[in-house]
Amino acid sequence: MSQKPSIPKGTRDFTPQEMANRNYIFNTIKDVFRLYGFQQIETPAMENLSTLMGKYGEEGDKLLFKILNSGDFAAQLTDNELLGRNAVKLTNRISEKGLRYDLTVPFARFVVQNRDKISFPFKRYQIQPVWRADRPQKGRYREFYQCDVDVVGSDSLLSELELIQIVDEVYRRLKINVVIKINNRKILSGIAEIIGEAEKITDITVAIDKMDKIGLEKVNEEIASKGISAEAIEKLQPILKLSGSNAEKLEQMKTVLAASEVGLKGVAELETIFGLCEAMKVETKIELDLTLARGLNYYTGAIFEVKALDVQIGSITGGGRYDNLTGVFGMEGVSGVGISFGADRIYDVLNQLNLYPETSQEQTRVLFVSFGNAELNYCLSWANALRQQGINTEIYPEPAKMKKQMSYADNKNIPFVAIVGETEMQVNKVMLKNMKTGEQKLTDVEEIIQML
RNA sequence: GUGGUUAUAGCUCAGUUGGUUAGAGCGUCGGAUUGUGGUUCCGAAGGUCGCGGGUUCGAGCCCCGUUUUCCACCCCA
Repeated sequence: MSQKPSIPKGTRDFTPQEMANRNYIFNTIKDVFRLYGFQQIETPAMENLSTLMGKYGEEGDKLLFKILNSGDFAAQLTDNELLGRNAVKLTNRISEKGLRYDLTVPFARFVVQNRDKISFPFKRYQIQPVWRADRPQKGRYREFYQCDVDVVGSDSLLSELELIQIVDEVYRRLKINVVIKINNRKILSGIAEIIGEAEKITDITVAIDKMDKIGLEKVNEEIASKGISAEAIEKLQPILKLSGSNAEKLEQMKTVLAASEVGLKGVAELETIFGLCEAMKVETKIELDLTLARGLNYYTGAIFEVKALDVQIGSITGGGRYDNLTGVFGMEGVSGVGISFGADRIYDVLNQLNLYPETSQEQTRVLFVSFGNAELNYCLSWANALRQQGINTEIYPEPAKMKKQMSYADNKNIPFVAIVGETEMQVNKVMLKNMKTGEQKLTDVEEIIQML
């Protein structure tokens, strides 16, 4: 016949069944966001490249999907530019838009651009797809949804608390066992300061972030390969090997960081947050993890990451405090804190554990089936009456064979079928059949409405 | 971007050292059953073996390229 159609690498279609499951996730998350007074915004799928470029590091720039300029983009190019084969320069000349890479940077742009319409602190949530041109693998897609919640315009640690409470509530509702890992960028800065490698902070954090995966020795190797002195690495060891309860860890950190003002501030912040969580009886386990660094270098305070305990997959939620995100867009001094739920990974987790409530599949409550065109017409007003009562109702649109119509109901998991033939029409009733039990009885409109 | 892996019917997969006309289950459609689905029985349709090139008398099978799948690294939700 024809060649098979396909979709781009790392993207997916979602069937009605899958969408029912996904909406269960989105709705759960949304409900909790609203419960805390967050308001929804949306931003365009595409942003100007000038907004996106340079915000995610060199790696991020490579992973941006760029959109070719419309029209004859080649007309203005000089032969030199073409023959130079410089991908970066050429890109700048033929592309000025890109698909968003996350929701945080577009949000920062949004805040700066709409500051006249916003009152601070601004609590927003945003649930939209983002795109990354990296290679797909387990739990990693090129198009995926993020569910962001952020508070900007306040540096109160109560915001951190709220976000933790939201995480706690969302995963309780979804019935996923998780652990919240928490750290503080100020502590990491303090550490770099103490060991005398303040400017290598990024390299150090990227390396110790891998502690879980590659172990202490390899982390040390990687740090050494970045040109950090053996002496500094030696000083780092007690920190990497830190153990005990959260409180014990913090006590130890106080002595280690005694000479670092920033470091101590980070410790104090975490103490406050732990105290608040305890007072508010947050049930989810919260674990201080000094190896938690996270790649994004715009975090300045608390850093969060949530991992599922029963499924091996990357983090399913992450975020942190950023003091000056809007600064790059010319609006200084706005502090924000936010987290992002990775809907697609949550979806994978729920699929693996099969944790969907049964009702999420069922959509249509009753299907009208009929034997002829006269019966079909007769159904129309019945269906209307049911719909007015809020009952999801369908009419099989043609008088096909009974078997065909009944199978349709069966396949769609429709619990009730209203059968209409001549005899039913004569007495102004329908034969209502319960598809689970097989029972059926002659009923009129009022009766159906009551039964359903 | 690096390394490995995968691709056969709508879906899940068989297919012998390279040998005639590529199979099964599920699904779809039709029938057994002209007013009754989910069970059962019978039958049918459905394939450029991802795509392009090469080796060979002969390729689903071997070789090269390319795309795709999945996995690891980098990075990340």
